[in-house]
Amino acid sequence: MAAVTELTVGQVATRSGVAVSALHFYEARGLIRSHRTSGNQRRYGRDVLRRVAIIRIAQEVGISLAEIGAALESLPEGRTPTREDWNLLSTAWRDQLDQKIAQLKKLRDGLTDCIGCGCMSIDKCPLRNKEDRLSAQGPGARRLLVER
Amino acid sequence: MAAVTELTVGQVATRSGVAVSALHFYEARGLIRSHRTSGNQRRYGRDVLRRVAIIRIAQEVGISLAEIGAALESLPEGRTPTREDWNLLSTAWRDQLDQKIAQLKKLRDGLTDCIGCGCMSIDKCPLRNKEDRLSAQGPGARRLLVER
DNA sequence: GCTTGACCTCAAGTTAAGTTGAGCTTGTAA
DNA sequence: TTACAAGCTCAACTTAACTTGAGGTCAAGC
Repeated sequence: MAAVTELTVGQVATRSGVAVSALHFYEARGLIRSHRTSGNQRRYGRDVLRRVAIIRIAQEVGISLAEIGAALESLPEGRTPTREDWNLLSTAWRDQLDQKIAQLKKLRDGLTDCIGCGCMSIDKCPLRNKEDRLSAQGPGARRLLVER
Repeated sequence: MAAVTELTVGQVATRSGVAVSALHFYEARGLIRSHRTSGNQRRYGRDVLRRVAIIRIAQEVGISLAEIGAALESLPEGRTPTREDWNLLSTAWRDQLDQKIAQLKKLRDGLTDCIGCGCMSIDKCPLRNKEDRLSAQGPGARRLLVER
C-alpha cells in the first residue's frame, strides 16, 4: 500500500473517534467537506482530522454546531489553516471558556454561601435572586445554559 | 386581599421566571407537586418556589432533570426542606460543579498550549490526543459532554 | 349575569445532534 | 470473478426539555 493521502469515511471515523453517521451529518451541515471518487464515495484530505478535532473540542466546551460552523467559516476551505487562523479560533473559544468557568464559580460560591447560611429565607438567597433577575427578561426566548 | 399563602401557576410562573407550561411539565415529571381547588386548578405552597429555584440552578450547572428529580426525591415531599436536606443536595452538586470547573480548566489550558505551540502537528496536539483516548472507547454509547 | 382573562387537558410540534434501517452500489482480496 | 465488507442515500426514529394549539372550564370584576 502506497502512502495514504486520502481518507475514507471509515478511516476518518476510526481516527477521529466519531461515527460515520456523524461525519455524514457534519458534512450535511457544512462543517466538513469531501470530494467523491468516480464511484461516489467520499474521500477526505488530512485536514479533515483537524477540523473534526476542533469540532469535538468546541462541542465539549459547550459550543453548538451552529456556532462552530460559523467559526469554521473563517477557516479558508481548501487550504490547511495557518497558525494565524487557529489562533483566532482558539482565542475566541478560550474566552468563552473563561466566561463559563467564571459563571460556574459564581454558582458554586453561591451554593457554598447557601450551605453556610442555611439560606432558608428564599427572598434573601443569592441564587434565588439570580432567578428573579432572569425572570425580569420576561418569557419567550429561553436560555438553556448561561447568559452571554 | 388577605395574605396569600397559596400560589396559582401563573403566580409561580411570574415569581420564578419559568413558563406555566414548564411548571406543568415539571409536575408531570414529578419534580414539583400541587393540590387542586374544587375547580381543578393547581395551587402551590410557598416551598414550590424554592424547589423551582433549585431546579433552575441545577439545570444551569448542567444537571439533567432526571438527575435533579432523583436528588429531589431525597427532599421529603410535604414539609419544607430542612437545612440538613439542603446541605446534602448542595454539597453533592457543589462537587459536580467543582469537577466541571476542573474539566473546563483542563480544556482551556489545552487550548492555550495549542496557541502557544502552533500545534500544526495534529499527532502531537494534546487535544487531539484526548480525542484518540475517547475513540479507544469504541463507538456505541456517546458521551455528549464530560466524562464522569 | 356576563364577559374576560387565567386555567385545564391532551396531542402534536420543535431543536439539537445524531442514530438506525432499508435498499442499493463499490471496491478489494482470495 | 465473485463474495462481502464498506459506502451511498433518504427517511424515520431518538432524547431532552419544553412550547404551541385546540377545545373547553373557572373565577372575578362590572
